[in-house]
Amino acid sequence: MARKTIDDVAALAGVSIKTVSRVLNDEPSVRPDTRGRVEDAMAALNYQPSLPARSLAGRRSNLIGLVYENPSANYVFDVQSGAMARCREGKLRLFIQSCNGLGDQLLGEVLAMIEQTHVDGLVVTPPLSANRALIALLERQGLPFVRIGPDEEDFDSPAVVIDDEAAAAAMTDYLLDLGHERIGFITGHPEHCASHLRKLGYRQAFRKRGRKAPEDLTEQGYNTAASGREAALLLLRRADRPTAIFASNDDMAAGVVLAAHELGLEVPRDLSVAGYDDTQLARIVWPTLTTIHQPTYNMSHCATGLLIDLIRGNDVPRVTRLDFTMQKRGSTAPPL
Amino acid sequence: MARKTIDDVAALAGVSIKTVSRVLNDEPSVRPDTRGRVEDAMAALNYQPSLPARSLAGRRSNLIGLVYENPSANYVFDVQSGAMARCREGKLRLFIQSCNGLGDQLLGEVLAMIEQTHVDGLVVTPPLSANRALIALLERQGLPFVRIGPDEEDFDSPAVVIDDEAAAAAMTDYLLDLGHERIGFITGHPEHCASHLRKLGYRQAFRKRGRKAPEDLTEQGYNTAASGREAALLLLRRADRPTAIFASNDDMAAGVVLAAHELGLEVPRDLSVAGYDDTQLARIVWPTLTTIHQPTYNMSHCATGLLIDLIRGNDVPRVTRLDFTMQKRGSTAPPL
DNA sequence: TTGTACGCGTTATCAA
DNA sequence: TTGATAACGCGTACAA
Repeated sequence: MARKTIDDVAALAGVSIKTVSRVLNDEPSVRPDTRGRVEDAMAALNYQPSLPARSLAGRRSNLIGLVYENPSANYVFDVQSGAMARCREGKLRLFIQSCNGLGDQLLGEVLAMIEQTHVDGLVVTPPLSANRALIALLERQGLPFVRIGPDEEDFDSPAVVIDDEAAAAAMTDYLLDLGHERIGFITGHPEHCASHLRKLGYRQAFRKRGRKAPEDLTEQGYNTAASGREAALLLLRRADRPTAIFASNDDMAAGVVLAAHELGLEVPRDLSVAGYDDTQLARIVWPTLTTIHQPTYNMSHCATGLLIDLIRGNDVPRVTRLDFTMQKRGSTAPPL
Repeated sequence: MARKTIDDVAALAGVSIKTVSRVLNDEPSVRPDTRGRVEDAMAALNYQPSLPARSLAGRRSNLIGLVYENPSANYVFDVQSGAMARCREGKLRLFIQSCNGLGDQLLGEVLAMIEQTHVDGLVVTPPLSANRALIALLERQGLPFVRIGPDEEDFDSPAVVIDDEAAAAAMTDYLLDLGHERIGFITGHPEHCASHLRKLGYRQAFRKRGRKAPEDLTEQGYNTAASGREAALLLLRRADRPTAIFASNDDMAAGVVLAAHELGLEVPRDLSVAGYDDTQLARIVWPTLTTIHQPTYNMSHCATGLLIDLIRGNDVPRVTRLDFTMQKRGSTAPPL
């Protein structure tokens, strides 16, 4: 069961290995019938080109890297799925790397991965996509990369985003339209790039109506259900507790629902809860969560596509903005 | 910013590339001071060995593959984390591949991945670990692999499991001890290897008490929250509805809670709900789920460790059984 | 204990 | 449009 090589294919097709290589790489200058013979031979032998050999010899590895550092299983899963699907379409492989560590250790880890694996480019997900040191490093390396969801657009590298500020404003608008005034807000992880923008959107919705957001009803969360619960307990134990809470992601929103139940409050009768992201979770908890649908899969699919373009030397737009949508579900209602 | 090679290190350390190679591969026959000089040189140059070059030249790629085909984000996340952590400890890289497709297409995909990437071995997760065609194929290939959680032990390849039957029996016992008699059961995905064993455990608990499980209270689920909800609706709309439902995983259990709410039943007052797996979800939904803690991370970590041993030519046990634990939480109580 | 020479399977260069 | 041959960076076999 020895590995089939390009030589086997060349011999069977009656051409040189270089011609096989040309077919493999979709180079134009091959006569159609030659190409056909080669393709037949590849199929007959079930030939699989060696990725290591290709990366060693060529200047491309046909490998794309995906780096993340994210505690949300649902988010990571969606991002991976989108990137994998796009790689499959482009006949590339995806190398997935979870990153730990702080500061230089993180940078070293990413750099080591790049050098060891020879990836042709990188898809960088939040919160890494907002890590200035990392982005600066990657730009210095000259390795193509595309960022998903960064808030800062002060780098030259392309990014795929949604308008987090507008989305958060839309959700706040919705709550205001329902008649809520005391709307609490739970901020996302301070290092997570979108957190700041979502807070701005919340404020903006009030301002547009000539009102001021009740800043004292904001608590810090860290994107986990546990942190959402803690934050909600602080808000809900106040005498003047909010009638609605807008959490910056679904996990935290689920934590808010938990806290409400613990305090004997019924959602949405006594408290409306809104989330953000529309992960699997939003349809699993009771009541199902009103949330912002962030097209995570599509963003990742799109970012990977842009990266492939970039690697092939094509120009790509610096910012690609995908649409969000409001998902109105069971966790929101007018106040009593 | 040209890539540093083994030659650069050799030159700086004043040795031959072969000696550098020896240090890289932890070969014993290197004098300590020589080794030190080489290590210093590697550090000074921040040398990163090329994975492709190593796999091409040697008979090992230092790459391990992880294959899955699983709709549960939480499960996949845990499995990936465990495998990655173990790879990091062993200074190996992990190549993650999500598989689609049926029958031969699936086999072809896995085979292509193996041949293209040159992985040294494979960690195979459920439900692939119970796919007889795939396992047979891998054994024929002679590629080392370790399976996670298969129910059938009729292959020679090593597996890491928990005693699903005993765990399901323990959970059923707990419900019986609470005083429940009409305990519904939602079966897991028929292709998922553990589903059968969990059902057996449920039956066994009744039998141990000289009773018979109420077989008419069993519905088929497919491991998703939606399927759990559907199954629960069927059970709960009966005149003689169960007072407790044991779902074969947490996602389905969350679906049961959803269905209960829809029908105006309160959990656990009107209905006890038990899950299985103890994913993040179990602590996020309200009420928090009583469930079986399946050490997914540890199982994956362990399986990856066994695989590394296997690759290095060491013997490993054919079956490694890890402990489960009961997590008693808010979703279960005595019947009214 | 260390080093030399070769080959792994592919792409790049240049010639035909 | 095609082919011969030299890389790519490292491990292996064997020699010193």
